Amino acid sequence: MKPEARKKLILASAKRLFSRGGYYQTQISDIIKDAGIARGTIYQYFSNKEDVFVTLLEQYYSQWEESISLAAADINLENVDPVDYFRHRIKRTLVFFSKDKDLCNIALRVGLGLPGDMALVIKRFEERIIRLLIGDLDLGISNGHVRQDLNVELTANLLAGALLSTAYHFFSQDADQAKPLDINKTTEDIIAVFAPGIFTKPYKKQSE
Amino acid sequence: MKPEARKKLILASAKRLFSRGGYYQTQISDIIKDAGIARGTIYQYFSNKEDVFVTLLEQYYSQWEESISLAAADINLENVDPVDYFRHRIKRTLVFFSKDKDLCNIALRVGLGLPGDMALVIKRFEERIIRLLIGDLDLGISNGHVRQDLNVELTANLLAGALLSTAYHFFSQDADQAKPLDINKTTEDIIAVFAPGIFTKPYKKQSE
Amino acid sequence: MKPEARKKLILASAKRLFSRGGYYQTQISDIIKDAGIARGTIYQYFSNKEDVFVTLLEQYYSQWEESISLAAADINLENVDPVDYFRHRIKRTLVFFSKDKDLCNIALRVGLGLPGDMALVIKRFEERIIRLLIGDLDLGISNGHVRQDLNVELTANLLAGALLSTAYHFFSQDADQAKPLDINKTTEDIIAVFAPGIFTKPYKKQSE
Amino acid sequence: MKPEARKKLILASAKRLFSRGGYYQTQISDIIKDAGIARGTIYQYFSNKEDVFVTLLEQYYSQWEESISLAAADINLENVDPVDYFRHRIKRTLVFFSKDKDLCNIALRVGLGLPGDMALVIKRFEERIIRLLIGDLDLGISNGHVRQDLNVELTANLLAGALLSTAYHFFSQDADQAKPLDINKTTEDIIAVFAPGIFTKPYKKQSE
DNA sequence: TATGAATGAGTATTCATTCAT
DNA sequence: GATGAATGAATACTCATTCAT
Repeated sequence: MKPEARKKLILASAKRLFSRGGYYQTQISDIIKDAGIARGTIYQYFSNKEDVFVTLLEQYYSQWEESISLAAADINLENVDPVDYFRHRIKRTLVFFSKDKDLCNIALRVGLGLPGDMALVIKRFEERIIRLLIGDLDLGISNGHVRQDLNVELTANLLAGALLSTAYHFFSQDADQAKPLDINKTTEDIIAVFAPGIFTKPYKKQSE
Repeated sequence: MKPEARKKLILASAKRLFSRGGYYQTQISDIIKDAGIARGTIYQYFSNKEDVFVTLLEQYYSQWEESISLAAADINLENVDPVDYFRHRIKRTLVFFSKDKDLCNIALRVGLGLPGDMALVIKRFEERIIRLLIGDLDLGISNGHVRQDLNVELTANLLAGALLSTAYHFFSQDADQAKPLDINKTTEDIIAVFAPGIFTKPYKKQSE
Repeated sequence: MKPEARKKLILASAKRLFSRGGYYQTQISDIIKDAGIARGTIYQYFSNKEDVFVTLLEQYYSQWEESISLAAADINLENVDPVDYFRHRIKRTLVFFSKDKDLCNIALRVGLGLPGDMALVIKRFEERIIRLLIGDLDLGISNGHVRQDLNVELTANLLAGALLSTAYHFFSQDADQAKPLDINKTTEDIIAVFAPGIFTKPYKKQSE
Repeated sequence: MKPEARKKLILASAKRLFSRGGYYQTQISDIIKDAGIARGTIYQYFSNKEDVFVTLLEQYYSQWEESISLAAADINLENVDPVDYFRHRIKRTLVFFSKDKDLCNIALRVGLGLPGDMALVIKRFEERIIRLLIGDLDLGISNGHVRQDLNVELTANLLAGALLSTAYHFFSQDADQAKPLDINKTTEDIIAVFAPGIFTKPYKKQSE
C-alpha cells in the first residue's frame, strides 16, 4: 500500500471514531484496530494523537475555505440580488456540513476540554465564519442592502450560532436519520426567518 | 464548617476548573487543591468525578428551569404584545447565561467526548430550550401573531443555536472582557434581526 | 448501654462479617453499620481493625482451651479405655467447632494472606492442637495402648488435618444445611477409621 | 525475550510472593519489581491482579489433575492389592505437593477472604480431591476390599483433610527445613494409620 | 517501512484512623 | 463516652509513546 493511501486509511478510521466517542474516549488502540495496522505504524504518519485530530480538523477547515472561495467565484457581486447572495451562502454552508456527518460532529461539538492548541483550532474555525459574515454584512451596509442600524457583530454571531447548531442538529451522527433534510427548502426557510430583519428591501419568497 | 457549606465550596472550585480546562483536563487533585481540602473529603460529598460534574450541570439546568418559569409567571399572556413577549424571553435567556460565566462555559461548550451519560445531560438541556421555543412559536401561529408558513422546528433550532452560541461568545470566560455587553441593547438588536422574519405584525423598534 | 455489652455487640457483628467475607473484604464501615454504632466508637473498644479480628480469634482459642481442659477434667486417665478416651477427645472437638459456625469459618480457613501477626495467631492454634495430640499419643505409647512404631508427629498432623478440615466441611457457614450432622455417629465413624491403625488393642464398635 | 518466557517469569515472581504474603499483601509493585519488568508490562499478559492469581491456581490444579490421571494410568486396577493402590495414591499426592512448596502454600492455605470467584476456584480443588477419594472407597466396598459399614463421605473428608493439612505442614515454605521428609516412609506411616480402619484385609507392613 | 512488546508517568479511588465537638 | 467529618497514604490500572527487530 502506498504511504498516502495508508495515511488516508488512518484518518478515515480516526474520523469515524473521534466522531462517535470524542477525543478523550477514542484510544490510539481503537484507531489502529479499526485501521488494521500495527501500533507503531500510526507514528510513522502522525507525531502523536493530537496530530491525528488536528490534521482531521485542518483538512476539514481547508475544505471549507475552498468551498467558500468557490462560492465567491461563481457569483458576480455587482449584479446579484443581496437576498440571493445570502441564500447562496447559507445553502453552501448547509451543503458543506451535510457532506460529512462525522466531521460535522467533530467540528461543531468538540471544543472545550481539549488539550493544548486543539480547542484553539476549533475556535478559529468559528471565528473565521463569523468574520466572513461580518464582512458580508458590512458590505451589505455600504451597498445599502442591509439595514444601517444592524448590530453587525451580534448578527454575525447569531447567524453563525444558528447555522452551526442547526447543522449539528440535523446532520450529525445522532440526528434523526428518518427524516432527511431538504436543503433547498431548509435554506429558504432560514432566509425567510433572517432576511426580513437584515435587509432593507422587502423579502419575497423564492418561487420554486 | 457545615457540610452543606463544604459541598458548595467543592462545587465552586470544580466549576471554575471545569470551566477553564474541561472535564478531562481537570483532575481531582486540582479541585481539592483549589478547595483546600483533603483527597478523601471530596468522596464524602460526591461518589466520583463524574458526579461532581453532573451535579454542577443539573444545578445549572434546574436554575434555568426556575428562571424560565419565573419569566412565564410575570407575564400576562392574554394582553402582551407578541414581540414584547419574544423580547422578554430572549432577554431572560441572555441575563441567565450572563450571570455565571463559568457555568456558561461548561454548559454551552462541553458536549461530545464526555463519558457515560454526561453528554446526554447536556443534550437534554438544549432539547429543552428548543422544545420551549417550538411551543412558543406554535402558540404564536394559532394566535395569528406568527407567520403561518414558518418552519417551526427549524426556526426553534436557529433561535436556540443563535442564542446559545452568542451567549457563549459574549459571556464565556474567554470573551473579550474589555467590552461588557449591554443586555438591553443586545436583546433589542436580536429582536430586530429575528422579529421581521417571524411575526406577522410589522416590527417597530422599542423606544428607549 | 454498658461498655462490655457494646464491645460484645461489635464483636458479634465483626464475627458474622469476617466469617462471610474474610478479613480484607470486611470493612470497618461494614462492622459499624451492622453494629449500629458510630465510626469513632469502635476505636474506643479496639485499637484497630486487626485488634478486632485477633480478639475474636483469641476468644475462640481460649474457649477451645477451656473445652479441652474440661474434657481432661472429667476423665480418669487411669481406668479409662484408650479408645474411649480417643472417642471423647474427638467428640469434644467436633462439638466445639459445631457450636459456632462463624468462628469455625474464620479459624479454620483464614490463614495465609493476613497482615502482621494474625496468621501467626491462627497457626499457633493448629500447633496447639497438634501438640496436644502428640502428648496423647506419646502417653498411649508408654501405656502400651498405642502402637510402638507409630509415627507420632505425622499421625498428630493427620488427625488434626482430618478433624479441622472435616469440621470446616460440615460445620462452616457454607456447609450443606440440609443434612445436619449426628455428632455421636460421626465421632464413632471417625474412630472406626483411625482406631485400628493407632491402637494395639483390636477396635470394637461401640454398642449404641 | 519471547512472550511466553516473560509470562512465565511473571508467574514465577507472583508465585513466590503470593506464597509468602498472600493475595492482599502482595502488591503489583512487588511482582513487577521482583520480575524486573515495567508497570505496564504485567497488564500485557494478565488483565488484572486477580487474573495472575487465578492463572497460578488453575495451572496448579491442572498439573494435579494430570498427576492424578497418570497415577491411575500406570496401575492395573484388576490385580493390584488395595492397600498398594491406596499407598500409591497417597504417595502421588504427597509427591505432588512436595514438588512446589510455594504453590502448596497458596493452594492449601488461602481460601476465605479472597475476592470474587477466587475462593471458589480453591474450594473446587478440595472438592475434586474428596470426590476422587469417594470414588476409590466406593469401588473398594463393591470389591469387598473396604469395610461395608465405612462412612464413605466422612472418610474421604478425613483423608483429604489429613493429607492436605499434612502436606502444608511438611512441605510449605514455612515448614521446618531442617528435617526434610522421607516421602516413602511418610507414605507408609500414613497407610499404617488409615489402612486398618478402612480395609477388610488385615494390614501388613510393607517390607523395605 | 512495519511491527508490537515494553514502558512508566499519570490518576481516580479506597479505607483505616484521627480528633474536634 | 459517643460522634462522624476530615484525613492522606496507599494502590490498581491506563494508555500514549518508544524502539529494537
